[in-house]
Amino acid sequence: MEWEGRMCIVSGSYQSIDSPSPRTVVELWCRAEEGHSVLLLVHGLRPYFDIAVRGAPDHEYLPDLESVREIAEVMEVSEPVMKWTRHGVKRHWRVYADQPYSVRRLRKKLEDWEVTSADIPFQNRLMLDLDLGPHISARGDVLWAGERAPGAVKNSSNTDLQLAEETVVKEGGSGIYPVDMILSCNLGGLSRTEPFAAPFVTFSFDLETSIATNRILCAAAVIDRAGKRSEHQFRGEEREIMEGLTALVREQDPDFVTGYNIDNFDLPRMEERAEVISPRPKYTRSPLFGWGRVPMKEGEGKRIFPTRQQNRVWRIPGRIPMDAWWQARQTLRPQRESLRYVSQLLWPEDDDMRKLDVDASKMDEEWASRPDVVMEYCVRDTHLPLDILGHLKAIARKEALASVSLTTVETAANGTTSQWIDSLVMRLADKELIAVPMTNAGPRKRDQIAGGYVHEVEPGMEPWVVVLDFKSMYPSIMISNNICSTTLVTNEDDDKSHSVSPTTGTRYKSKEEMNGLVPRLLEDLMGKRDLYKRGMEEAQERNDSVEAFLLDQLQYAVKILMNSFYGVFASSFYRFTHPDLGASITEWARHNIKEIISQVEEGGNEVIYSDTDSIFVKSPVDSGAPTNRSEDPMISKEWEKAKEETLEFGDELASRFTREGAELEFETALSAFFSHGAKKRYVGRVVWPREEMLIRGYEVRRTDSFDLLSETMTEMFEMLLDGNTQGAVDMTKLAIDEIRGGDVDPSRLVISRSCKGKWNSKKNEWDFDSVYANPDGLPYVRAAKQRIAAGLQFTPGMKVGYVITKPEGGDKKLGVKAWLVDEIGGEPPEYDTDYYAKRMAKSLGRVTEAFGQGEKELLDGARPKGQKSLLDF
DNA sequence: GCCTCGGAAGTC
DNA sequence: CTGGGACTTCCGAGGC
Repeated sequence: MEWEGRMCIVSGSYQSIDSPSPRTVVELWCRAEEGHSVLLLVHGLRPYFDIAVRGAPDHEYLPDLESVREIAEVMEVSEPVMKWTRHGVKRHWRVYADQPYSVRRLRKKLEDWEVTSADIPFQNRLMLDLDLGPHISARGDVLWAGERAPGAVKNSSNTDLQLAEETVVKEGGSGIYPVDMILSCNLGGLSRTEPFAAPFVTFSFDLETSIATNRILCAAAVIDRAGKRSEHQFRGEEREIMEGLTALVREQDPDFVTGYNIDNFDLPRMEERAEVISPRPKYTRSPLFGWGRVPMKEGEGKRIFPTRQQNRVWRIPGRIPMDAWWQARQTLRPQRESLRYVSQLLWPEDDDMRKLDVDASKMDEEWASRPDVVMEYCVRDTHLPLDILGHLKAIARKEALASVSLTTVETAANGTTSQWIDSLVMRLADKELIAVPMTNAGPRKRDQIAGGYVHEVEPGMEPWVVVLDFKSMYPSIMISNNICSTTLVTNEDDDKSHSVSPTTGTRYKSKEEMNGLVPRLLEDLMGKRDLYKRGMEEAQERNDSVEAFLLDQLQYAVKILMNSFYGVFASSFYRFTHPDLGASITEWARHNIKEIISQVEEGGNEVIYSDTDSIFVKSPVDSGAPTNRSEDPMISKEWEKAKEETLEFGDELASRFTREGAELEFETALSAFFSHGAKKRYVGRVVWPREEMLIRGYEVRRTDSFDLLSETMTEMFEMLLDGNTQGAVDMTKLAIDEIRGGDVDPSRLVISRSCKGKWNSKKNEWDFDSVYANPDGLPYVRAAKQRIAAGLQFTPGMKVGYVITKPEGGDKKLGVKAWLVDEIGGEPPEYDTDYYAKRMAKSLGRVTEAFGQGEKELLDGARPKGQKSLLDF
C-alpha cells in the first residue's frame, strides 16, 4: 500500500547490501505530522566522490583513469565535469564506490589525485543532493505498520510479523524497527516542505543508585507524547528495572531522550550496570540497554546500544539524547547547577517541586528505610527535566535551527557549528560546480588573527549617552566586501577592480566577477530573517500565537546561524577557510568603527566607549540637564526634554553613519553611564526603548562572585545612577561591616567555579593532576574533592560551590569548604569574615574609587574601630 | 609584606 | 579534536 505524508527527519543512517550487487539504502527516522513515527528506507543514491589532477589545470594531460577503474571498490568513473578549485577550473571525474565505508580506503589508494567531496556522511549526501531540509514530504510503500500508525494504513498492512520482516529485509532494511511505520521509497518520493512543529515524543528518566555498590535501586520515566505525559515506575531486581526501561523505550519509541545530567550519570551508569549483569557476549545486554531505534537482533550488535566516544556527546542511533542539565547550563548560565538550584531559579514560587525529602548522599539507607519516598522523589526528578526543556523551548529551537540550516534535528541539536554551515555551503558549491575540499585532519598551528577593537573608557559618570551598533556586523562585512574563499585573489598580477582590506591589503573579487558563496548565503539568510520577523508580527496581529511562536523560533535560529559563520571561517581547520578571510573581516570591522569614532569626534561629539560593533556617544544636552525624574514638575519637564533630545540625536547619528551594507542602529538611550575605567565593565540607566538598568562585565554578572556581593553591587549601582554617591558609599560600608560581623547567612557567600577532571578507570578515582599544573592550589579543585569524598556526584566541567573559611593549621592558602547544603543539608560552614570583608571592599572599592573612597576607606567601615557589629549600637 | 608572574576562569 | 579574540579578575608561587 502506498502512503504519503509530511514529517520531520530526526536522524539518519544507512544500510549496505552487498549481494547480489552492491547497493546502499538510506535510513531516515522521522516523526510524522499526525504523530506517528516513520522509518524511511530510501533507494537510489550511490556513494561517490570526485577526483582531479593535482596542481594547476592542464587540459592536455591524460591521466590514467583505467587504473582507477581497476580498483576493486570502484564501480564506475564518469565523464569529467569542469569544477572551480583554488588552483583554477579543472576537470573532475566522479568516482562511484561500492559502499560508503569504502571511501576512506579509496582516499588512501588515490593519494596521487586531488580528492574532493569525499568526507560527507551518506545520509547528509542524500539531503544535499535532493536539497532536503528536516521537514519533508515522503511518498512510498508501507512495509509495516504498528498500532499507532494511521487507521487506514494499519488495517491494510501486513499483520504477519515474520512476513513483514522478510519484506523489510528484502527492501534493504535491517528488520522490524521499533517504529510505528516502515516505508520504502525512491529519491523521487522525497521533497522539501515548509517548516511545521513536529509532534515529537520525549522520554525522560532518572535512576536512583546505591552508593555502596553502584547498583540501580529504582528508576522512573515519563513519556511526553506531544504534550501528554504518562508516568512509569520501576523497582525490584536491577535486571527487571533495566529491562522495564528498555521495553518502555522500544514500545513508546521516543525521538528525544532526556533527564538531568544523563550524559555524565544515568547513561554511563546504565552502560556500566548492563555490563556487570550481562558481561558477554555484548549482544546479550540488548534487553537491558538496547535503546537504539533498530531491530533487536544480533546483526545490530553495534547500533542497538547508546555509545559515547571519549568524553563526547552520547549517540543513540535514531534518537537524540538531550541532557536538561546541559541545556539549562547553556541558556541560563546558573550560578550553581544542581537540579534543585535550577528549578528554584525557574519556578521560585513553587516549593513542592524541590522539597528536600531525600538525602542523596545516603541513598542506601534512604532506600532501605522509606522506598516510597525515594520513588516519589525519583518520579519528580523525571518530570523536572521535561519542564526545563519546555521552559527553555529547547526542542522547538533545535527544530527551527535544523530548518534554517537544512540538517536533521540531531545535527542541529548535537552537531557542531561547522556541520550546520557545511550543510548550506556544500549544497550551493555543488550547484555552482565548485569543488568541495576535505576537512584537513590534524592540528595546524597558525598565528592568532586580530579581533575586535575596544575603546578606552574613562572612570566616572557620564550623563545622557546614546548607544549605537552595527546590525549583524561581521555578516554585513562579509557580504559587502564579497569575502569568501572562492573570491580571494591570490594572483599578484590580477589587477581588476577588487575589494581591498584596509591594512593587509587582501583582495577579493568584485561581485560582478564572482559572487562568493558565503556572501550569497548570508544575504539570503538576512532576507529570510526579515521575512520571518514580518510574518511573526502579522501572526501576532491576527492572534495566531502558534504561527507567531514558530516564526519567532525561525528568525532566532537564523540569527544564531548567521553569527556562526565568522567563527567557522576564522577557525584554522574548516574546509572552506583561509587564514586571510578571518583576518580581513576583523580588519574591516576595526576600520569601520574607528572611522566612525573619528568622524563623530570631528563633529564635536564625544565618544565614551566602543567595543567591536558598538559605539557610546555623549548626547549634546544642556550640561545641567537632570538625569533623574523628580517630584518637581519643572525638573521632570527638563528630564523629558533631555530624553527627547537624546532620542533625536541617536536617530540622527544612526542615519548619518548608515551606509549600504553597514547599517548603524540606534539601540538604547541612557540617562547615565558609569564605568570605573576598565574595558568591558560598565553600567547604564536605560531610558529607551525600555526602562531598566544595564550591567556588563561586573561581578554581578559572574558566577564566581557571591550573592551578597552581587546584590550589594547592584544596589550601589542603583544609587550611583540616581546621583546618590554618598548614600552608595555609606550603604556599602554598612554591608562590609555586616559581613565582617559574622552574621551573614553563608548561603549568600557561596562562590562557584567550574572544575575539570578526568576519571581514572585504572585507579578508580578522579584525576586532577593531569588537567591542572597544581590542583591543590586551586580552591575549586579542593572543593570538588570534598564533594566527591562526601559521596556526591562529580562531573567534569561542573560548577562547584564553596565557601572560604579561615586557613587551618598555619596554612597560607585560603580555607575552602564545599557547599553541600543544597544537596545533603546539614550545618553550613563558618566563613572567613576577613576574607569576605576584604573581597567586598576590593570589588566595590574599585567602583567607589571614582568618588574618592577606595578599598581602604570601605574597609575602615562606618563604625569606630573595635566595635563588633552594627547590632551593638 | 609587597610585587610580579603565570594559570585559569569568566564575560562580552 | 572540529567557531573566534579582547579583556578583567582571582589566586598561589616565588623573589626580595
